[in-house]
Amino acid sequence: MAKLSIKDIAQRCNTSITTVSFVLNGRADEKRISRDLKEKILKTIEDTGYKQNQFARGMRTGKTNIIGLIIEDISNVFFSAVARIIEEDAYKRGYKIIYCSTDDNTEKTKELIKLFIEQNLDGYIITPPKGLEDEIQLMINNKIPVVLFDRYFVDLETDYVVVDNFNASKKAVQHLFDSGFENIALVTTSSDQTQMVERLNGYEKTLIKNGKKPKILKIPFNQSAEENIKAISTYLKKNKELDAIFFSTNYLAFKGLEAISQLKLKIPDDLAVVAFDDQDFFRIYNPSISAIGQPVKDISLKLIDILLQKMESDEKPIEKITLSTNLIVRNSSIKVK
Amino acid sequence: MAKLSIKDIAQRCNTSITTVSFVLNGRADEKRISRDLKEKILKTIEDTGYKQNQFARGMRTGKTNIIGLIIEDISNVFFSAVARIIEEDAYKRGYKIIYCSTDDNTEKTKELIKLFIEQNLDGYIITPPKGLEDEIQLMINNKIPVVLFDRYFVDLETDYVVVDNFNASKKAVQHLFDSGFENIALVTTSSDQTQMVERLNGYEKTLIKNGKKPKILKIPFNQSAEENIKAISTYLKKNKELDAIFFSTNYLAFKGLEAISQLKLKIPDDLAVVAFDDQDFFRIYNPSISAIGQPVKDISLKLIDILLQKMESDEKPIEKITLSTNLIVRNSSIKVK
DNA sequence: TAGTTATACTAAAATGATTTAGCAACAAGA
DNA sequence: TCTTGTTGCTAAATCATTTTAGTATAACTA
Repeated sequence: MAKLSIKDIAQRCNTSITTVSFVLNGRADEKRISRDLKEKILKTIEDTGYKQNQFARGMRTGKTNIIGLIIEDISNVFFSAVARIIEEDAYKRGYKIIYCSTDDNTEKTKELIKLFIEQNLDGYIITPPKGLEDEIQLMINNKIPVVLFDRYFVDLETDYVVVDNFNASKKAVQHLFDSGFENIALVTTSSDQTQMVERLNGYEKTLIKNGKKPKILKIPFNQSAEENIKAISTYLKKNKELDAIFFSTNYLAFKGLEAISQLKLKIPDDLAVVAFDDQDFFRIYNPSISAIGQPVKDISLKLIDILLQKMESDEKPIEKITLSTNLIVRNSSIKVK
Repeated sequence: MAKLSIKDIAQRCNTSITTVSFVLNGRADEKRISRDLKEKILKTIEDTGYKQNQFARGMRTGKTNIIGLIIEDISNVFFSAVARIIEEDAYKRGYKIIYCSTDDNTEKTKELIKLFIEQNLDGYIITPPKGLEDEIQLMINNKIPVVLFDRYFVDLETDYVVVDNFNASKKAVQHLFDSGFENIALVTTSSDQTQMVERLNGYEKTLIKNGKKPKILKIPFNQSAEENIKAISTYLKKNKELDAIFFSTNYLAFKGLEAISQLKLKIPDDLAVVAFDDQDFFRIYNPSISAIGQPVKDISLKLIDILLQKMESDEKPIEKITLSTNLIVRNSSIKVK
């Protein structure tokens, strides 16, 4: 079964390539192709199983029907959950997804974006690491549709979908105060990306408002898992007065739970815990862990929606979307008398 | 900055398109292009930032430099871990990855494969749901490089990478017997795919060898999370004599832990537990959960390796690779006196 | 009846690469 | 001097589409 081309279809129907092309692209009525001929062409396509050659098509139209998903780490539950929903929705609308993980590494991401752009993808969903302002701006200048998520650049006019990290953090910390905990530390990354800065600010503001001095442990990004645990463990040993910890990411909460477990501290009696990014694990863990749930589904659908709109019209006004989060209170942050 | 074509490069170098193309494809020496001209062309490409148009290239060569990754569920930790490693390695070797999740749904997967094939990808890595024999065979007949993983079809001559599910299962169950547990049940899916059948067989054989009657709970694939938990919970209540459970997948172990926790049973005193597919969660959970670890890295690298070899030569002999697993014994399966 | 308009189609250019087949110039050998 | 071989390059065909700028015929209008 040799590969069929539009030419073969045209021959079988005693018509021209042009006419077949019009029918193929749904322009039969607009181009006044008779109903009979249109039906005949459609039937021949059906019977022969002819498929358009995507290379030739792309060459003329410049379209690939592929979206680039450039995220921090596909193996992180939060991102893979987003990837799953985006994928589902994209396929329904006729798009495929190429993904890559950045590790939040600036140089690596620049390389990846260059690679993707060579491939002429139709649009991009990106969680940018720091220092990517120029690349993003360049894409915008070249009218390449881009939507950022999870974080954004303050002085860049881009579409983005993020959550209200500041208030999420505030809510979580205030909840700890309301539950009777008084010495609340923050464990976060040493990143200065918007999402992290906002989580930190929310924490600081709430501590000051409650008349307390912020206590912050910043974990560098390039440390190994063991070093993470060690750092948290050392910090806990040095600051015995702490009775609660707020973790700013799910993976730090993981490390923290390991450290707490190693130190044989009881949650919440010795130390209360709240984490950012909810997941099954926190519900099942014993005690169950309170967490801030991001609206993964809404984030994902918004992302695709904005991106597809942008791909259809580059006049679309810029949308900056901030979604609210959901504090899920579980046993790890409720005082037991 | 208008798009540059190979023609522009040729003009700037006072040479022909052909010559530039030869240099571009590393055939300069073979085609006896003089060192001077080659250098000049290379420099011009460098200076102008010219990039080959992938559509035009693909049109002639039929190559996309894209691999299709068709897996059960990108949001499942096992698969996203594999996706992560495959991605890393593929990019290093100049390939990009398009992914999609099948949900192990036969019809959906057929659709997806059709879609992918239209896109002319260079090769495929697939975890096939049942009933996909014909599609896979068709791909092989059409000389499309395919490697299966996680499961395979017994009567299909395909390359695949799987783990030794039978012996993994045997090891896990025998370990429970050796630790002094006597009434061991299996909780598995009602799937008849190779990996599940082998896990079940390993369990059954080991029970019979130890003079016990197998006790198996099969959970249908289309049930909701709540129904899963309910089913396990009901089963446990009905079979009070059980003192250990072996879960055949990570997600069933999750549901099981929830059920066990709801029934206020103590692990391992009331019920010992071993799960398939290790993950961070099991190490951190209290008590830590014994699990069978799949060699995720080896699986992923083998997959890419075989696929790329197949893409280079369709004469490559078929490789059927079975990797061994690693039983990680933790507190959930050790008797406390 | 001549001119206009609508209908139903099509020839050919263009997209940007790869590759086959072959040419011109010169050197070496007979 | 003629033949053969080597070096260094190139013209043109080809890949499968989309789209522009038409054409031919029929129908309608003044």
